[in-house]
Amino acid sequence: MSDYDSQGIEAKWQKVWEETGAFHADMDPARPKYYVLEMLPYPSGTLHMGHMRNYTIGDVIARYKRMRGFNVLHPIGWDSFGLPAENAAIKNNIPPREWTNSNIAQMKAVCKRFGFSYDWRREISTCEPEYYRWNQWFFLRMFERGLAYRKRSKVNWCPQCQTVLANEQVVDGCCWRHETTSVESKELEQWFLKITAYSDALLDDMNDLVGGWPDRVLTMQQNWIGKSRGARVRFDVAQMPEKSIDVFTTRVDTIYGASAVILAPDHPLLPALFAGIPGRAAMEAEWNRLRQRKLRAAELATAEKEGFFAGRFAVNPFSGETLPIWVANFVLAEYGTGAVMCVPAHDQRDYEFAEKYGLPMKVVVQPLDAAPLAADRMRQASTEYGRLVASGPYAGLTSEEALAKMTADAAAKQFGKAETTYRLKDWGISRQRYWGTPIPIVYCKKCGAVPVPDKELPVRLPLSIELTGMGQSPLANVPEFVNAKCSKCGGPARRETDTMDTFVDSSWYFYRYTDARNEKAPFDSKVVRYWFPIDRYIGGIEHAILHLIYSRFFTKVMRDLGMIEHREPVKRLFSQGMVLKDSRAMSKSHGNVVGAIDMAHKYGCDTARVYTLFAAPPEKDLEWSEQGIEGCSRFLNKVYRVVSRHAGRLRGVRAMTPGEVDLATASAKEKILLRRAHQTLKRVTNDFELRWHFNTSVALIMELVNELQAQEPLEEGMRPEVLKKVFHMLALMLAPMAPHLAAELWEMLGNSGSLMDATWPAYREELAKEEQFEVVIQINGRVRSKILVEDGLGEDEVVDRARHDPRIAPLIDGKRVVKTVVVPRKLVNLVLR
RNA sequence: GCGGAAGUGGCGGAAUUGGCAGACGCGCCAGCCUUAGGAGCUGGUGGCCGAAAGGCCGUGUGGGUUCAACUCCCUCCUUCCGCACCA
Repeated sequence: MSDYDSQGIEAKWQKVWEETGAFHADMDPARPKYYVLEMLPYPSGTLHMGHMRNYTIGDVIARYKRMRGFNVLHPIGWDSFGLPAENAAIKNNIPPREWTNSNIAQMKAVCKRFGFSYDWRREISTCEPEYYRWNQWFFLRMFERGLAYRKRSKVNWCPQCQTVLANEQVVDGCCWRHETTSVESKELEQWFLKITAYSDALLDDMNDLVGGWPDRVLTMQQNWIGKSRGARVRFDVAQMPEKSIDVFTTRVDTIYGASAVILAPDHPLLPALFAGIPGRAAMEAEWNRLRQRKLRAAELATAEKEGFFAGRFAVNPFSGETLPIWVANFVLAEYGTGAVMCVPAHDQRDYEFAEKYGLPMKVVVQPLDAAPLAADRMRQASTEYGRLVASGPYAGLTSEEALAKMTADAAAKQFGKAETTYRLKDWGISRQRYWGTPIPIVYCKKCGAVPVPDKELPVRLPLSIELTGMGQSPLANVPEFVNAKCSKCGGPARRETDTMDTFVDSSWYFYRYTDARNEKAPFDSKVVRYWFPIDRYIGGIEHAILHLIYSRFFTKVMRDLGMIEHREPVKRLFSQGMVLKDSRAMSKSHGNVVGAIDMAHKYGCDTARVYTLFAAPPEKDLEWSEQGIEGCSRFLNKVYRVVSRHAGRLRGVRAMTPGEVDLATASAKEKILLRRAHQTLKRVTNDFELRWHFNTSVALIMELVNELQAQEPLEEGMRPEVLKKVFHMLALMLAPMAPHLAAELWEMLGNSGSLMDATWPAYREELAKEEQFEVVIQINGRVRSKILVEDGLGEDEVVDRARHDPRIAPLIDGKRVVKTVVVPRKLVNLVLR
């Protein structure tokens, strides 16, 4: 008997799978499909156990579903555009494509070393023109529909890098590479995708995702979209007949309590207001101070509210009251109208501001079922709905009634209207970067921004190029790229030199997997109809907003283009926990990375896989423990030893089918093992189908193996065909989690066919059933004794035995049992007074 | 501040529907085997009292519902994550 040689076994079966195309899946309308996907990885070059946990979870499900007869699509690819390739290129003087492809090759080798059951024929890499041409194609379709447009917009600019930063690259107001350099704001022409056209669809269709997506992801998306219903109300500026200020409010019912109108420091009307005002110079100094002061995000909410009187007045259109116009730092230019009405009694921010600057406070909404409010006794704003007072003709209405009536009246009198605002902004996709998808637009002096015709796609990214990391997009320095021809007038044109945000690449990649080599279209709708939606999408919570909202947006656009029929791409989203080392997420910068390939070499990939499954349920963070993985290594060794010890004897024997098992004639040992095997199978099946708690599945299989070991010598009192059946069940249950070892055991037991073709076994209830149950006897809810009871014994009989139990009888002697609770097969509780 | 998740032995975690808290694994202790063990096997391992039988306590805190609560309800505390002056 030889030892468990994980390296040899794993290499052997990986070769077999590769040669037989074991994981290839093609559309087959006759079979039910299952699409399981892990989020598109960025090819950074290294794979650590955090990545492997993600892929292992997906692989376990893919392999299990195959055993259940599903046609399983399980693809992988690379999110291969992006800034790190450019930075590496600058630092090491390697072309980005070379750097990227060598990383991909390394990572692919690690994935293969872990035996993940990917259909490699469908592999994609987003930096290849065969892929990114379809990014361009989608951009053009959106351009045609007005969903891609160009406008001037503020961008983040790092003066040290001399380049634009994505929002994600701004950390606490500073450049991610220069942590002490404040990011500046700069105006540039940018391309945007009109995701806001789908705000309501993105929000409403979330109803279909409830139950399938984690609540917190849905909540985060809902907050991100930030829909808010209210009213826009126009305040005229006193003595400036042609000027007015629009205010957005969700509480128009409190408008009689307004004591000022407050503008954001960047409000466009301010220069006009200041014109011709006495004391203007001092005011502008104050104004500049507020505008200059950049706050870090974390400070914003707690920062001291500051402002000043702008020297002008506005007229409350409901009351006719004249209100001072102020400017304050807490009003955001980007949200709503950039101006608010200040109602100190009914808004906490306004309360704080009014208190500091001595603005009057007026209660206009009284609570319905609490003591009436008095302005001079309030310590904070009251934001509850209630009944209106001191509100002219609206006094006496409830807030709900007033909201409707006042909004309608404002519309009728043409100084306001109902309005819904969103926090969601259009998606700026222009990046002044080289390593990304070229935006398929040329600029012609005569015709303006002109789309590149479909037949000229792809607009190829030039590959030999000098990168400095400074200034504008490096593409601007490549004349062969920049100089183009206008497709409208044929005249000379300048090509767009910005590239697309890489989130565009990952917004639709999972459609491409279904038809990855299609040269005529992004995909064939027929094929997508078969495979979609994704049944299980597995990834980290860090993508809860960006990727998962962008890809929902793309799906909706594709639906409007008539390419697909479904509304949502992902039926069920699973967000797995991180792998931690020393309580921190694994990362190069923390220096706490546990390399996947190192684990495969040291223990074998089956052990590494089993450990990541066993150490914690998949949705929880997992603290890496070298001792923990040792334990799993011991377990797989034990499995191998137990089976191989008997395999020779069992090779030629036919495994007994469950139907042939006759419990009446089975030996005690056979009964124990059959029962344990079927109980294990029942609970593992349940874990796989309903709970996804693979940690308990592993624990159950460990118990089965412990039982096998406890029954040694197994050949005594055990028919070989029964033992073989138990071993089969063991191998099949291990197959999704430790596939190489399982395949080896399967072969050792003399099976000629591949384990890949085996189906998940069915447990037999009558074999899983115990003949006896341990019943707990409680007195007043406290355990006092335990008895063994045969299955099928009547309730009265069980209670009778409980009362006569030698430990129980003296305790109830002479006492009155006022109540008896019986839970069949579990417990008897005798309640004494 | 708002929203979400979670608090169980020395550690990771289990308890599927309100029914024996601590499965399984790690670590630790003892023993067997061994020339040897960072191999393998067997047993023990929440705390307190007790020689033992057994008893009491115990799932972040305090209360409640129940024959019975890690589980349900209320209070408070702590940690992690997300959002962050969104009018």
